[in-house]
Order: sequence, then structure tokens, then C-alpha cells
Amino acid sequence: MVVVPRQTRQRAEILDLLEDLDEFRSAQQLHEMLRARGSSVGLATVYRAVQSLSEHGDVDVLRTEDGESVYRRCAQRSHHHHLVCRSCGRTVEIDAGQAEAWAAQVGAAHGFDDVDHIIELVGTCASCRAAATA
Amino acid sequence: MVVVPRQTRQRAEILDLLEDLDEFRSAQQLHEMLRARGSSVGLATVYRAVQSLSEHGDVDVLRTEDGESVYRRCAQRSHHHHLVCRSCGRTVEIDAGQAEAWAAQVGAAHGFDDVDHIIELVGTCASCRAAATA
DNA sequence: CTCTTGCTGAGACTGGTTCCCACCATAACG
DNA sequence: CGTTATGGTGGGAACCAGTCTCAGCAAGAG
Repeated sequence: MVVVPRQTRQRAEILDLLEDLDEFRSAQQLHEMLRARGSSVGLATVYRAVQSLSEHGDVDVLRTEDGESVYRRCAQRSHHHHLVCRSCGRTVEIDAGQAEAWAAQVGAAHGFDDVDHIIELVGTCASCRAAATA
Repeated sequence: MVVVPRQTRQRAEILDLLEDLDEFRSAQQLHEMLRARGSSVGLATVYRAVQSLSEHGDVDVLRTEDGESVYRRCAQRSHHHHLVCRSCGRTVEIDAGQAEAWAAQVGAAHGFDDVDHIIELVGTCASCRAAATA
């Protein structure tokens, strides 16, 4: 009795859109883009879709500095982290084995169990750096 | 012409309160606590104060999962990270030299400069673990 | 085909945060 | 020490992301 989300036009359109994008987008941006494409999808539906997708590990979620949640379809389905360009939004997926080992070790040193971690890296990518110094 | 915040009763009271606490608190919680103490400080003022304090590095800010900002007066004024107990909120400050070195190295490997990082650890502390298994 | 059940969407609602603006206290200046 | 400009204060309105409501609809089971 596993709960599998029903396959609907709206969900398909949202996934399609996410496939086309390679940067993190907010639910509101996705909604706008869908409307621009001419499909009539409700904002609430977009929220529900990205939420269920993220629960199933099909998309990754990040929180921006101003508290907005942004979503991205990721190549790696396993746990990983992101290195995001602060200027153009280009995102690189990182396997963070080393950082995870560090986290577990630090937790143990302070008597903490089940240590989860939030690790995100923000930098300036090579091409933006070049553009800035030009 | 450096902008130094004016010293007022309200700001002093907020800092005092933060000194007494050793867990992260939201602006709203701080506001409530101040009112409970009998001091009439506006909510807007609390927001302004914690904001300016965090900009000056006098308090640390974290975002909870539901998008609330929480604040804490930290012992270390230099850059550091936190290991928070998910059950009791107990917080340990971590010097994360190793993680930072890793972040810089990963950034460089992908051609990224000025790599900032967000690293937070959440776990279950020894005493909460004991209480849970009791 | 029919029925059940989950999905949809418009708009109302919530809760955290910021803005507005008249009033007030601080600090600088004479 | 009084005056003044400047920035802080506070209450409420405004804002915005996100959630809830509920009637209508459509996917999938039987």
C-alpha cells in the first residue's frame, strides 16, 4: 500500500520544465514559466508537486538567504551537495564524502548521534570571474 | 564617518537578554520574553536590533526548517559553525578549519573563487539520547 | 462504464518580516 | 546646559512565501 502520486498533466508539465532547467528555481518562478508556456497550472499545485518530488528525492531543495525555497532536478539521485555560482547561478553537484566523514567525527567528539548536515557552497565561477575583471 | 548604532535602552535590553540565553531564539520569542520581563519594546525594534547585531558579527543567525530566523549570542566572535541538538536545542560551537579547507579545495577544483560555505550540523546529544532510550 | 479517491485551482488565510511615519531620545554643537 | 539634527522607536499596515479550503474534475480500479 505504497502511496504513489497519481500521474496527471500538471505534474508531467512541472517535471518537464524542471528537466529543461539546470538552475535552482522557486515554486513561484516555475509557476510563472508554466503560465508563460500557456499551460494553466495553479500555484498551489506547483507547491504540492515540488514538495512531493522533493520527498521522493527527485528534486533537490535549497533555501535562499531570504527564506525562499528553490528546486532543481538533479542528476545524482543519491545524497550530495551543491556548489553554486553567486552571480550566474550555475550549479555543480558535489560528492561530499570527505565533509560527511568530518561531520560524523565532529558529532561523535561531542557525544552527538545521528548527525545530519547542511552543507552548501557559494562561489564565483570562472566565467563570471572573467566577466567581472574584463 | 562609520555608522555606529546609537546606544539605547532597547538595544541594551535585547543584548542583555541574549547574554542570558544559550540557545537560538527567534525575534518573536525574544520580543515575548522582553514583554514578560516588563519592558516595552516593539517587535520591529527587536528585528532591527538582531539584524544590526548580526551584521556586526555580535550574534549568529540560523534559519529553521520552517523559514524562521533564530539568533544567538556567540562566545567566538570569529567565523565558526554550530552543532545543534535536534531535541533539546543545546548548541556547541565548532571551529571548522578542516571543513573550510575542504570547501576551498572543492571550489578551486571547479574553477570557483571566493567560496563561501553554509555548514550546520544537527544531531542528538548524549543526554537526549539517554532520555529517549530510557 | 462507474465509482472512489486523490488531484486541481482560485482565493482566503497564516505567520514571519519589513515598511511607514509620527513621535522621541541620543549625541553633537555652540 | 539648551538647542538641534539625526537616527531610533513602536504600532499597525503592508508584504510575501507558503498552506488551507472546498467544490469540481479526472485517473485508475473494479
